[in-house]
Amino acid sequence: MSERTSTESAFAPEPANEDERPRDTRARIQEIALRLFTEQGYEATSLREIAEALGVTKAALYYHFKTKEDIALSMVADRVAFMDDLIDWVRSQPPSQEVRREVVRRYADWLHNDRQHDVMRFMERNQTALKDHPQMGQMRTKMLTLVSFFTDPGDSLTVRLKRTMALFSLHAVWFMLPDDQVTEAERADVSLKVALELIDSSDS
Amino acid sequence: MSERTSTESAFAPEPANEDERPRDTRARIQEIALRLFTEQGYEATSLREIAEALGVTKAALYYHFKTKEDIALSMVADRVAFMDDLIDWVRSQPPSQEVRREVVRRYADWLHNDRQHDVMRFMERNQTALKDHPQMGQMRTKMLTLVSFFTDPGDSLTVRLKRTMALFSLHAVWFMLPDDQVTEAERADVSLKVALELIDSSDS
DNA sequence: GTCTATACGCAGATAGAC
DNA sequence: GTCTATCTGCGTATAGAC
Repeated sequence: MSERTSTESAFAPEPANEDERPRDTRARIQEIALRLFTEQGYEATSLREIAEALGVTKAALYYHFKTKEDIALSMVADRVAFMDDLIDWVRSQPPSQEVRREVVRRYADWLHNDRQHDVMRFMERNQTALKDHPQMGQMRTKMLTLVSFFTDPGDSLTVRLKRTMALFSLHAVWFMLPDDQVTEAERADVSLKVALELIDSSDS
Repeated sequence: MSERTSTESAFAPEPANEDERPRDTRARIQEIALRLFTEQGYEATSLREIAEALGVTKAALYYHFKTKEDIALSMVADRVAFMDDLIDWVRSQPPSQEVRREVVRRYADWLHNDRQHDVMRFMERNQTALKDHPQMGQMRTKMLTLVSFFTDPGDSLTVRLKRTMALFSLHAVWFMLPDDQVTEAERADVSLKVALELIDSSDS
């Protein structure tokens, strides 16, 4: 699930790979749709635009996806599965501060992996548009469930907010630090550092 | 504060009957549109829906607003003006940590005031939909400008992220703490406390 | 200030040929 | 797997009566 599109394959015009010959149209649809949905919004992006950017007609899209919504949801699936797995893992562990730190690390690893932050941006920006669908609607709940493990019953509201912000800092780094001043590796680095500080924070 | 209609026209325009009979349809349109735009998204909300919720027809809306976009922008105006004012104020002050703290306080005050967080939610959720319009497009820039005052040239990336998160915590508190467990006053309180901690943070 | 009626276009989606 | 052609409906917006 990590190695999908190696970005450094820009030099190889030949498909030296094993299988993918037509470069999997389905994947290309997802790629283009993800970009357009994120840039313009889900509702504002028409199937015509996606088809034109891909160089095919609208009808062709319907061979690969049943509806427009399916295109969006196909990209959300991974994230839903990841959240469920992570929540299951936490539940299987004895509560401890180290488990919390490990949750932050796993969340950060997954987020920085591949291009998951692109999918995240898409989901953040289109939460209202897709909120009717069960898979999307439950994401907020899953997020709240996850952060609920970050605090103990007696913790103050201040601690709760700060520890909640731990996961948040992992997201914020992608749109609050200007793109041209910091590399992706630096983003991953600094956001994890701040997140771990926040998860370990207590009343001051 | 958010009283646009009464900028300085407090002189009774019509003596006999109070203008409050039709309850200012324009304001009611804004009120309903804000709710629907936030809940469903700007693109997903049609003028028909707004008109029906208001109990009038689509055509009636066009007497009060020239286009659908105008309805949205009419609600953004206040926030744009506030950000400009705040940036101007910072520029007029000699740089100091106390000025930074004051920025956080003013930002928080304004946000918790009235129903500005409703407008904020609307803007956050529809930034992509309205990003083409200059007023909306400049909001990200204004935000980055404001946080640029939070750090000194020599500050580490860690400090920059943490201080940036100060403003962020003021927003996050509204959707990351479940509604039924905390009052609005508590939200305002705790988020300001955390924000001030973050603005004062340094390398650890 | 609100209505009815209507123009006009583009949206999502399907059928069936190749 | 992709095409052309087409259906159906709803979107924004306008004209003009009351």
